[in-house]
Amino acid sequence: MAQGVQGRVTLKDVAARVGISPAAVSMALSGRSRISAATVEQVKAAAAELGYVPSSAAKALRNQRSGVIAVIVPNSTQHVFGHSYFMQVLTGVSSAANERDLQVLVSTSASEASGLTAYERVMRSRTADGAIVTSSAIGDPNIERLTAGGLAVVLIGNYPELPGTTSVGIDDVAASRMVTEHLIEVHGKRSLLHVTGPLDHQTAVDRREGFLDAVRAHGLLAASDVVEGDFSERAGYDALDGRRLGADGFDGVVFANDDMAFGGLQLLRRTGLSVPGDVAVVGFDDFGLSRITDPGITTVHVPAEQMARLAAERLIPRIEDPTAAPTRDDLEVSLVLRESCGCAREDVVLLRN
Amino acid sequence: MAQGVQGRVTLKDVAARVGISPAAVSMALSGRSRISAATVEQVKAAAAELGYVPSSAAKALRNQRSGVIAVIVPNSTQHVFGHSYFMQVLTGVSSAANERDLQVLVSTSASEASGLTAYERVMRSRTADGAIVTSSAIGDPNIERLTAGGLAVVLIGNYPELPGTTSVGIDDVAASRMVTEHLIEVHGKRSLLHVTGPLDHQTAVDRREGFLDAVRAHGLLAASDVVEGDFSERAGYDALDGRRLGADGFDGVVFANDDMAFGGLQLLRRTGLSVPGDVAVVGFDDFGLSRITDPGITTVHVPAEQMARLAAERLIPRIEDPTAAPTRDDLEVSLVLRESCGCAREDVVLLRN
DNA sequence: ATTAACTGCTTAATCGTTCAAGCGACGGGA
DNA sequence: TCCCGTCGCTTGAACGATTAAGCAGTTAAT
Repeated sequence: MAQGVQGRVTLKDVAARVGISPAAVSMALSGRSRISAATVEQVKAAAAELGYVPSSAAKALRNQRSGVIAVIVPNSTQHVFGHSYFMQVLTGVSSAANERDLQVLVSTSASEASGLTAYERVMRSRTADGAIVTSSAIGDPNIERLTAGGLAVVLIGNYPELPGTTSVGIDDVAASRMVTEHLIEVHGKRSLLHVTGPLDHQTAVDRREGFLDAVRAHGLLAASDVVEGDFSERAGYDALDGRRLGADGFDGVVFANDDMAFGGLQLLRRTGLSVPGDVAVVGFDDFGLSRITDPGITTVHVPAEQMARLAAERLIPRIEDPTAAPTRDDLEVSLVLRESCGCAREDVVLLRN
Repeated sequence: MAQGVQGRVTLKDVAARVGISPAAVSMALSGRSRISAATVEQVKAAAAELGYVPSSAAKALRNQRSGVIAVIVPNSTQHVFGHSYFMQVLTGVSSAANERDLQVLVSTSASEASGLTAYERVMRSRTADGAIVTSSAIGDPNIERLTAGGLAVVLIGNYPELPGTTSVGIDDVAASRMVTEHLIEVHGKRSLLHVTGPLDHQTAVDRREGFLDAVRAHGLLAASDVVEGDFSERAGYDALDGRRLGADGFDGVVFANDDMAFGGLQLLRRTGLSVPGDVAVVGFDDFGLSRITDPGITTVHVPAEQMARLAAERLIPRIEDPTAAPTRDDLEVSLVLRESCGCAREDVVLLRN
């Protein structure tokens, strides 16, 4: 097998080898037409021998389908969401794509050169047949432009303002309520602080709402407070800096993600407060960090990889028919109990391997 | 701008709008031919108005160049190297690619279906013009098949057995010697254990060699030992399990990466040994984890993102001429001092933001 | 005045694949 | 014997872009 350095092997070469027309070779390989079994055999042998691999460009041009799906990360979120999240998304999309012989393109949408965003170019040039868009801000006009153009797009996250789009996510409100209630009901916390994400992201809004639901339901609204963060470690640190914490202040902090919780943990350690003794802490996401810290952070496990895989599975039929009725999937989350809330440390469990 | 749901806008449409031939439109947009300034203006206006974006498939077919570079992760390493490493690679490659209007394809090379690996298909089908291959095992035949086929490939890592290939990496031997000597010279450790990575990876072999160089140079070979790991957290844990550690055993452990060091830290904590008091620990990589743990792990910072960026920059000219003389780049590493070796904790520095 | 050179476009070929339509040859039915 | 159907392939067009070659028309040079 294998061809030398220079010429690519095309259908023509295989055809010449067998002594038939290129079209016949195409038919023999696709099996979509009436070709004798003997010829099919010969063609397959010749193709293998010459190392024939069809040109993806020619295929794409002819079929009007590239076999590529794009994973789009709006630049605004490049550092907002951590590396782990994105890797999980990539892993999920890749595994679904591989099963269907699709390639995965990563578009980090850098500059908005020439009026079109990088990912609008990717779509309109048909470099990709469809796209999975992660975590863009509320009201990002680019998403609507993509879907309005009839392109196959699936969003990861919640986009209540875009009812016509297909998306996959979790119920952030319920999850945030759940973790907040854990602090209240199981650990008896009475004065809670919530550190939000950037409030131009629906995720941050929803997690705040879940927090407020919980404190209201338990009559703790007056003793609680909310401060805006941006999902960064520093924001978590700064949010607690200078606050009354512990016995005569907040006895529990609900962070909208684990990065901020880790930042908060650092401030608490520096000020000499014990976690969970003086202040209980919970986070959100469970993308890796929360298991590593000391104490480990009690958090809500967000199944990012599964979300991404499902997003890819929802996307693929939409490539055939982008006008199909939109769907919405909510995945289950789970509470992961570690030490930062006051739950006992389970025996060390190695999760990685 | 923008076109409706259905038809893509092609050169023909722009041509019809302006009243000239498609060829003239192509020339006007590329600026590579003699076209009057007035016509160029009209063409640009029409193209913008219609929302014309050239078909990447047609372009690729005609130019014999797809404008895509592939980042290849051999499946054997999917879980060996952590998520962070791969993300840094992706970020580095993407930023270099974006500057040149290239797209980035991620190939995780799942199954070896039909005799060709997934990434050999990607290359031979010209889905990608070139590839960046990360961390494959020693003697992986696929790499040689790719480069021998005259395809543009740049490797990240060290491949002494493949002298004809272009690669970007670090000097693992020197780096490992450096961190080992830190334990010996600065902290006075006298009995060292080294936990290697999988020895079918050159990185693991080189780091072991650097360790051995250092202990030999200081006459500590007899008091030292080497045990094979696989870069996983569990391997680090298991490597220390049941060993004589502390006063009457090893007083320092050099792990070939941070994940294993973290595993080791967990065993040490469980056995009640203090780090660095009883046993000093160092790791390797600094991909994120080592900053989070408690104590923080003293480690060698590997500039993964820079390596990847440079790899992309080396790759791009090779796409034009894959037979160009191969190059080798070694990037600088640095020692990152944290607490696990016995160095004082610097004031908390928030590195993320 | 004649030729040469240049300008600004058009024509046509090409990249490699797919697929509808066509076309001999052969077999079966009437 | 004639006709029709089927088989197994070939022909040719198309996907959308690029580019070499060509060709009127104008300008410059001799």
